[in-house]
Parts: sequence; C-alpha cells; structure tokens
Amino acid sequence: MADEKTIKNLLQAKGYKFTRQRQEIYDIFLENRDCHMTTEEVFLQTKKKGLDIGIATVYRTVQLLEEMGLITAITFKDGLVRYEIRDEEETHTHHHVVCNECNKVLEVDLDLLNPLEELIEKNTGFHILDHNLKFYGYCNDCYQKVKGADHETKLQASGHSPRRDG
Amino acid sequence: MADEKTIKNLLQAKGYKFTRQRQEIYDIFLENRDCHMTTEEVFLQTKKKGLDIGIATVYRTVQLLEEMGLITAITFKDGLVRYEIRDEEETHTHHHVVCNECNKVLEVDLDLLNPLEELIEKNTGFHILDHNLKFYGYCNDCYQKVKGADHETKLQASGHSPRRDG
DNA sequence: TTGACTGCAAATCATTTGCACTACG
DNA sequence: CGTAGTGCAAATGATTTGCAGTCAA
Repeated sequence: MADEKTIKNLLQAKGYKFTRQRQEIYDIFLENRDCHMTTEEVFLQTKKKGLDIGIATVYRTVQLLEEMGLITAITFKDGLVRYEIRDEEETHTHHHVVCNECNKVLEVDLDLLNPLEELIEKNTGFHILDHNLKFYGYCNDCYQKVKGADHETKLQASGHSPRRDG
Repeated sequence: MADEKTIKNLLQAKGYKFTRQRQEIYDIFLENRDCHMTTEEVFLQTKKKGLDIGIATVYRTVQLLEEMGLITAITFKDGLVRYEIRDEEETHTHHHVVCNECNKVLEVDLDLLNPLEELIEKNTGFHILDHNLKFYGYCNDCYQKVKGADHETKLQASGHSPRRDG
C-alpha cells in the first residue's frame, strides 16, 4: 500500500506535500488520456468541474507533474505548450501527426527510433534519453479544402495562423 | 538574372518589397549557417554589426522569411522559438540532438523518415508534408557532471532550467 | 506548530500591434 | 505618388513571482 503508485505516494516519496489541488489536477489528466491540453485548458477543466484552484497553482502543478515524469510537454506549431499523461512503456514509441490547418492531433505508435538512438550516440557522443517525433501536414478534411484554394498564393495580409515549429 | 534566387527576386516574385532591413536580416542567417537563433539573438546580431533595425521589424521579417520557406523555426525544451537557414534538399533528413543541460544543439543528417511518412499517410489519411525529429539527452561534457551529482534527487526549490518540450 | 502550498495581483518576458513616418516601385 | 514597410512605444498573452494567508505532516 505504501509503494502503490498514487500521486499521494509519488509526491510524498519525493518530499512534496499531497494536496487537494494536486490530486484534482492530476485527475484531470487521467480523465483526458487522449488530450493534449494547454495549462489554460487544464485550468478551464477545473472550473468546469466546479473546482476552486488558482491558475498560478495550475501552472505550478503542471510543472511539478512534468518534473516528476507523470505528464509530458509538447509544443506544436502554434507555439503553445501542451501536456498529456505519460505512459511509461509507450512513451518511446508514441509520436504525433498534426494538421497544419485545424491543429488536429493524431497519435501513432511505432517503434523505429530506438535502434536509431544507438547510432546517434555512437556518432555524437551524446547520451540520448528521449526523442520527439512529429509529422506535419493536412488531415483529410483540410486537405480537400486547401487543395481547391491553392491557386493565387496569398500576397500580403495572409492569415498566418499556424506558425512556430515544435 | 531576373530568376536568380536573391532575396530581392524572391521577395518581389511574391509581391513583397525589397528593403535594406530584409536584406540585412537575411544576410545574418546566411552568415550563421549552423546557428539556431532566437529573434532576440538575430536582433543582437544586427546591433553588433551596427545596423539600425527595430526589433519589431526583426520579428516581422523573421516571420516573413519563414513563410517564404527561407528559414525554419524550431523550438527546443527551453520554449523559445529559434530559426535557422533552410536548405531545400537537406531539410527532410535534418534532425537535432539537444543537450538537456547546456542546450547545445548538434545536427544529424539521416534519411529514415521518408518511407515512414507513406506508412503514416496510409494509416491516418493525413497528407504529410513535413516532419520534425529531435533527440534529447546529455552531451558528453554534461553527462560526466550529471552522472556524479545524481544522488539525493532535488527536493523542493530545484533549479528547473530546461522545461517545455519542442 | 511550521514550512510548504495556495491564491491573488502585480511583474515579467516574448511577441504583436496601432499609428505616424519613410521609402520602394 | 501611393502603399507596403518601418520604428517606436504601448498592448497583449502566456507564464512567473512576491507575499500574506492556509493547511498538510
């Protein structure tokens, strides 16, 4: 029971205190397994559930959970940091496919990078711990639209929605 | 001469005006082929060269250059957007290896994702245009240091330097 | 009891924008 | 000339932080 992996135990094992807020925020990640949420979105979830947590606490907790390895941060081209629950085993084979137009995110699970890491270690002298692979393009829906509107490339005041890389 | 790929021609071909500032900023990228610069850093380069360009213009120009495909944006775990010159041919096989400790960035050039994109397209219905692969770990120097200081994991006020993902 | 945790509001940092001015075409 | 581009300073948006009050251990 003491070594059961509840956030309570995990927090206490690292010398942190277990609080109502930390439990509630972690729950939100558990309840949203397939979502990539910004801190703001996590905060909105707490509101929706009628929980009373300040946004500063959400920021602090989300950082703490990431530091503890319970969630993972990702940044897509819109530049916002998003978080998702981290599955120990799956982590290394879990990649993202992102639509440049609507920002929809799909996940793919393929193991192809592990052997590669060895090669990189040999070539660079780096001690590789992790990797991060994202594919960008258009989802089927958006591709249909974009394909049509492709003549006469935008001139000046184009709506640059998706920008930064990730 | 008219179809030579100078920024002047490239800009004008897209209906943009050619200005001193745009030339000078693009030059900075040409002169810093192996660097991944934040907009701030590009701005500092202009200062160092005694050029007179406002930071807002640097932001605007860097976005323009990215939109035109002349430079590429990348975000590592520190959350800052960085840019580097884009080499048409190399782009698709150009990946980054980043040190979690000192943020040093190495580049590796390996073609292993192109065949994979087809597979992803088939499985997801996405129309893939690009991908982005980063490896994180410790460079040899930092690994030596970290290896030693590994007992007694940080308790509370730990210095969380590298954070967000990319 | 007491120091870690929280909430708020103010502060900070990167980036964007409004507007008057400048200069490319 | 007319409009896109520029520079400045103010505005914005995301995230962080100082501090006084709260609560877990």
